[in-house]
Amino acid sequence: MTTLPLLPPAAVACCSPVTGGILDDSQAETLARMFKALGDPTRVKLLSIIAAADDQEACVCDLTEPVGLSQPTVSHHMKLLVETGLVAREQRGRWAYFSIVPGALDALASTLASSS
Amino acid sequence: MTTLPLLPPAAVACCSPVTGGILDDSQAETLARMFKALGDPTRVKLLSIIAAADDQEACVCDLTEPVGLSQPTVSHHMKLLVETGLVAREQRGRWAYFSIVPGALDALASTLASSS
DNA sequence: CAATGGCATTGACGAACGTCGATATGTGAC
DNA sequence: GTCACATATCGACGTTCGTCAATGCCATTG
Repeated sequence: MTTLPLLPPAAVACCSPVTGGILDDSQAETLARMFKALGDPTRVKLLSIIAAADDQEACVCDLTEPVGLSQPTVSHHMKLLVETGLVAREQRGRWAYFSIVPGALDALASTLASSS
Repeated sequence: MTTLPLLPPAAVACCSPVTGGILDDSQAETLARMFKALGDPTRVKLLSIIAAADDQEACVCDLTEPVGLSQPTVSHHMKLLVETGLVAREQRGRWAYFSIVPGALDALASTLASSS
């Protein structure tokens, strides 16, 4: 079995490549929606914090202090990242743990690749 | 006249990788600024049109009709793409030719790569 | 049960964005 | 120089965005 063990969600085919022909409105909108999620310094930093965490996950309480914003604001950003499929949310007890969806960023990166 | 003397800057090392440790405010802002430029469906489509052109370049007159927007609006978007370093502008006669900066998208893609 | 703590939602505000029409700038043709 | 054309800039408009304080919801603890 040569198939990958897990993570089929956004990993393989998330969007059409930017440089692979003229995109129609739907494709352009889908891609732009993903990039827009990364178009805010706070969200970029949140992603980097989660990625740098020991177990690759973090709760809101771990995120508010590093970014210096209120809890509702951080919660708002995380919701947006979850909705775009870049981040996964898992409730464990009273805490909500956020983690970067495996392959999601790579899938986005592949839409920017020129050839290889 | 394009005010850009040369442009190797964004090609090689444009930004710090998202998943390569906690980004500071400056790094996050730089990255977000690039992604924000791709965070609009019109600009994504403009890029795809330029990339799909025969000689990898296009003037505003080639772009207004495909995106269905006014000339000032297209000009505005192109200015933004040029300012972020994703697109180069070259004036030839009465026309301004826009082309995707070689390596710019790849540099951005590399900031999203996890490892493999 | 009530109390506590973590997070989401709401409503509001100013700032930034996308779009347009009108106009300015600049280039080549006559 | 004058005209026509391609593009950029300006000013204005409605919409979206990022942020916060206040509040609500849910799970755990006593």
